[in-house]
Amino acid sequence: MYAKLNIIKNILKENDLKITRPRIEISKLFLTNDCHLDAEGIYNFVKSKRISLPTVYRTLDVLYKNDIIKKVSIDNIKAYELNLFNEKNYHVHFKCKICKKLFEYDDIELKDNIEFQLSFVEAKYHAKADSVSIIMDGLCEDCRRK
Amino acid sequence: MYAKLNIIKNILKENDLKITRPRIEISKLFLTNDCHLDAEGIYNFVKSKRISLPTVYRTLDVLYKNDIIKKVSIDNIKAYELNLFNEKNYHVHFKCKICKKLFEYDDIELKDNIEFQLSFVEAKYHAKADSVSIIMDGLCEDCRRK
DNA sequence: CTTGATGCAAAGGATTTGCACAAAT
DNA sequence: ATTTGTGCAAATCCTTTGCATCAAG
Repeated sequence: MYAKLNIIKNILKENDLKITRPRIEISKLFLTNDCHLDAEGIYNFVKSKRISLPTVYRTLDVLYKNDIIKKVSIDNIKAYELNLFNEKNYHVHFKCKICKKLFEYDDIELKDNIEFQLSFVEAKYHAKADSVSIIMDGLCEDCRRK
Repeated sequence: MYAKLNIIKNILKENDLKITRPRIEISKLFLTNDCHLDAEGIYNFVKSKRISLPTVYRTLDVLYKNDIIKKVSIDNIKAYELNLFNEKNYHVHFKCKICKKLFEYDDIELKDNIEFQLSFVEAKYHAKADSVSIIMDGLCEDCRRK
């Protein structure tokens, strides 16, 4: 984890950004929780460490602009997740219509299929993508049973 | 278009919702513009017809809860698009990092591949999806050339 | 020491709500 | 006639900004 944190510190340095307590704390949060986090959730984790909500937003913006984290937005959920070190540059999210839970489905087989898809779409539209999110809406296993 | 509008009216009736001018006007907007629309954009279309912004939001909510439209949210873009009558229950959006434009890529080949993918994921996670959005982030054709 | 980042309070923008009135069934 | 929806204004929520202070390089 500290090796990864050092890489983040280097990215900040290279971009003339200072290594500050809020930036370290929030980066550590993303490194230890491999899932989507929103501004308020992050604030709940760090407010005890004298980090304000505006700073959370400003830090998220810095990390986002430096490709350390990426935005995930589904319906009215606005969250961020780690982008750097994420070998899979794709994410599959499933939003349940009933319980409103957001699941993350990641696996190798899917990844391969999606990469193939990606290259096809890129060629066709002459665009270049560096991340793909697949968002499915429907009923999750539990809600189907009820 | 009026046949489709009647179907929407029937859905509203079946759910004890009244057929009102704002609901008709906003439904017509989705039927005539097969693309993503946001609350403010819709309001610009209908404000001349004495329809207020809160009513736009309330109407979008009614149409959404009755599966007539679906939400599309990418980064800070929050939009809606027609869900009913949409044979393709999938959408491929491409968000350009530079110009921030949102493109829509739809074609039959993609659809087939994605449907295959879908059935695979559903089986694996015992979930049932009724719509899929694929969101790609990267550089669009124009911005790659610059 | 210089520059950039932070906390606080306040502003801003988007969305929602209370309430009296209007429209639909 | 009754119920539901609407417009208006105001409230709320989330996010951003101004500014004086503080910390990093």
